[in-house]
Amino acid sequence: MVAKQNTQQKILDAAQSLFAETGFNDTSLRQITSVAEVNLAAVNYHFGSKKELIQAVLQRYLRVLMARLDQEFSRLLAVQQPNNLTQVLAVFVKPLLELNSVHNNGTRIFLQLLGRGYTDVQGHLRWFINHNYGRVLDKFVLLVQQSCPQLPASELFWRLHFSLGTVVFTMASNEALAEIAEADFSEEVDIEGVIQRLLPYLAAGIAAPVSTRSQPQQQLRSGT
Amino acid sequence: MVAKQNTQQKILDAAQSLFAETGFNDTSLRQITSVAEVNLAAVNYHFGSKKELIQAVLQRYLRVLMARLDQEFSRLLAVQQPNNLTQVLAVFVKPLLELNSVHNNGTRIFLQLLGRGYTDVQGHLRWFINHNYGRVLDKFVLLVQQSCPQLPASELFWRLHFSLGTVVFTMASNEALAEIAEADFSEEVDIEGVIQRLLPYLAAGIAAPVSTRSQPQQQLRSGT
DNA sequence: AGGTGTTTGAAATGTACGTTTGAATATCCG
DNA sequence: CGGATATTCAAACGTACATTTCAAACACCT
Repeated sequence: MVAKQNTQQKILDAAQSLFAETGFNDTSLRQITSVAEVNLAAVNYHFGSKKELIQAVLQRYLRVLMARLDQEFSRLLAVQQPNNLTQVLAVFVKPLLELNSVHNNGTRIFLQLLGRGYTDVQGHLRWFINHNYGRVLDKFVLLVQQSCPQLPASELFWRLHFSLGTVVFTMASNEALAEIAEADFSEEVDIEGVIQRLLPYLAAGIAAPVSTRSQPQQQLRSGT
Repeated sequence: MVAKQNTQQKILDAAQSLFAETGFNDTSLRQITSVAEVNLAAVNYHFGSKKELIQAVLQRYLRVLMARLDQEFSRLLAVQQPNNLTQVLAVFVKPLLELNSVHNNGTRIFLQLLGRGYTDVQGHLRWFINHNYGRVLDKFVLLVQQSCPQLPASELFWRLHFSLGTVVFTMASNEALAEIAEADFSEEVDIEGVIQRLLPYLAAGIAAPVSTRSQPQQQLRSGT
């Protein structure tokens, strides 16, 4: 069955889990090639460098995800009247869960990797994602903008990044959180359940009323 | 004036900025001692190890912050009727901004460090914080519980961790976000502004209506 | 001033890392 | 089959890291 597996795939499979759990910089090629049961030099032979391996690991998911998201976004944009924010956010659910067909636990792994990409110092990853898929993400921003016309662009910018943080951190700590939740509330936790819990939180946060006072009531400064 | 500065303080000052910007694991003692203009061996002499230096850097802020938070929480708990959620969250603002008197940009540095503590793999830091200050944080959870009596305990658990993720991720990416915001919206971004933008987002997310449907309408599984 | 304990300094230790090399092996195709 | 190409392998390279060592410099005190 699984007799002969491609070396490149063995590397990608080993790397994605290690990267997701330990971060990019704290995962060594020696760990990866050891888990993958391939020679140390194989990474540089097949991918060129560690940096390019990181991109390849993410690309496996991004290609699938972004194509699906692009479809969904275009579909919603074609509708004449603006869409409900909850509907717009819900569009992520199916494409994300379909990543489970790329690999076991693909959804969780991808979201963890995304988190690592933003918190580890990986400038090349931010550039890589924005350069390749910025066009798709712009559609999403446009959709949210249409469903929240009262939100200033700068406020929207911040809230979308707050939301990215919410998702990414939650997924990064998923294991620990799930354990606690199961122990304290005896509820079983899967990735889909977490996503369903996230949606109302995110929708409410993004659409929160804009504070009328742009300056806080009391300032507190050091020095001067 | 600043003629003779304590070696320990020179190390702490240099370390906190480098840790905040580059993360704990990606900052070397050589960088720190070079910026601090002290000998490489000084870190191990004064702090024992890099791990203990990390804790010392955080401790400088945690000691001050947690004492102040404890006061505020106790004060709110003493009030008979439950407090408004926004009020409870707003309690963080002043103690956080007072960290600017611990050091220049203390608030920003501390929050970035906190973010690093949760995203870098620093198990000892999670333990360190919980062990030393878990009692204070429990008061906060109680306050939120009182102000959102309609929220089931499990839902509250998830939403508080969502919120932690929002804050921590935002602070970890603070620099990059601030740059973009300044470029795209030509608005100056300081840490207080970010905190003031966070509050309504967090309050709305935590208090979001609880979805009546506990099971999502469509499932999607890989394999079976 | 002189002796004691604390702090600094330059150098070395051992380990781990990403990457490169060149020979050995496997795979492919006429 | 046989020669060319693609892949694997063990070993080494150069670099960077945290930590240790021990002698020199310093600070403090009677």
